[in-house]
Amino acid sequence: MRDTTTWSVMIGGFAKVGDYASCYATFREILRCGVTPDNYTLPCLVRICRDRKDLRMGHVIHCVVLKDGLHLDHFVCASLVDMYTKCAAVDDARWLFDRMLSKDLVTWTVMIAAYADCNAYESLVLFDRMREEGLVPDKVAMVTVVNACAKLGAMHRAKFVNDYILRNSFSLDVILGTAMIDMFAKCGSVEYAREVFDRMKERNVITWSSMIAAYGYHGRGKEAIDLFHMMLSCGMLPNRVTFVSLLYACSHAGLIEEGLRFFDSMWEEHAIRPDVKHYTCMVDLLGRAGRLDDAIRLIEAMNVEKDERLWSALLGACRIHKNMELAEKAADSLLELHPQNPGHYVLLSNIYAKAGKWEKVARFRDMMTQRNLKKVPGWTWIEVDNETHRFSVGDRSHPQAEAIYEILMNVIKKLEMAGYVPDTDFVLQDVEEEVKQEMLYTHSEKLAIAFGLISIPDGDPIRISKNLRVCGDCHTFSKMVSAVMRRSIVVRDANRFHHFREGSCSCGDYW
DNA sequence: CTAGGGTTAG
Repeated sequence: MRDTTTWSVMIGGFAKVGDYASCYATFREILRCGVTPDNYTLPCLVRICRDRKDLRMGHVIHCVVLKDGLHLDHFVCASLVDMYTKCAAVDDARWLFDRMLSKDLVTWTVMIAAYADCNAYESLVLFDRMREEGLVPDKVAMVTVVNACAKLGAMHRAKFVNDYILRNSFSLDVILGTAMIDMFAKCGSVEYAREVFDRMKERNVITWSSMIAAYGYHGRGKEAIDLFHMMLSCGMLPNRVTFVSLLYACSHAGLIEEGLRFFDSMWEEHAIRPDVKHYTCMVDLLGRAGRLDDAIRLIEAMNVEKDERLWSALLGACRIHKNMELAEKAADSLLELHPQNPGHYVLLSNIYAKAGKWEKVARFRDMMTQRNLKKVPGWTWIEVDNETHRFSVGDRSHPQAEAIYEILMNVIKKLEMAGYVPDTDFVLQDVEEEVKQEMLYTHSEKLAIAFGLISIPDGDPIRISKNLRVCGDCHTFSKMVSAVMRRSIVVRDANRFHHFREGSCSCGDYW
């Protein structure tokens, strides 16, 4: 008769050499023999389920745990919570988490990290609750919270977390520092991000890549390139992510020749083969510049598997340059690959609407209805006095709705006198022109900006975030507000940042 | 004898 320790050592040994099949087989044998697996064996198995995303086996183990009263053990439960979160079963993780009698720091951290990916507000709520319950966060917990702030783009929380880190003298190690660079950049301040970067004593390739990426999505291509050269002169080797960030920076800043040179240098000087992400950046770079023929030639010549986002990049370029013929080619590939993504239909309808082809717009709308696809609703949020306010189109649920609409209508009047003409092509619904205009006037971006105008002190930038790409009319509107109202506006959209100042945008209308 | 952390393409 073998005891639990013997089994445990065996499973641990198989896990160490990566022989997962034997781990599972041994586990089944344990159950057959009626032996209760111990608190060392179970986390070991659960971690295997996590790494292999094997939710089914994870459930089986969870049942064993419940049956044998092992749910009182920290290590077992923490590993299960972790396994569920990494298998995208956050609700299951939370269910178990809520039933744990005493949760240690690691368990809290796992749960906070889980929400950073799907509901970052909840992760900040949990962070507060954890501290209320007397737990003192360590460095790993701080990295997790920093990451949650980055995902959320919540600048006031970012500053609070930064203060907390300084107050408690956490040393800025390479991981914490890199996470903070990312946090500040994604909260809208590439300057704060750079300050952290400059303060760090140790930087690795991820640190450099994060900072280069930050310059890229803030539209500061030149700084991204400068930093890349600095990286090379420090003897740091770039990797494929560095190049994605660098090429992205070039494309979003319209640095065509530089981008082409870096793309060629990948293989020639750094022995890194471009993958589909690098090609996507190049299609975007060439496409935006109007070199659609070069873009499609590059696509046809590449011998890397083509994916959804590659074709999207081409389609986006067709939209900018109103190339209907190529748009249809891109659309065919796209709808063939991913007929279930409503975003593609919306982009296509936008393209056809812009070209005045209303019968095509109607056809795509019908296709969406038939396939039961709904446009993802747009949301814009803004932080005021440590609170987040969220708006949707035509939203009147805000307590200050009346004041918001009043200022918005006044601003629109002022802008119209300065030459603003609403572009109703961005309204896809088949409604009267007048209704279209009303919908456009109350887009979530505009409501949030109007609220910012009445609640954010003069001189401070109005920072808003949107879940989708900023709409073209709202982009024009924001530029004009920045000039006419003399307010700078920072918009984080689904792809990048726009800094509006004195009538122009950092993206150079190149987005 | 165990555990939790950072970058990237539309």
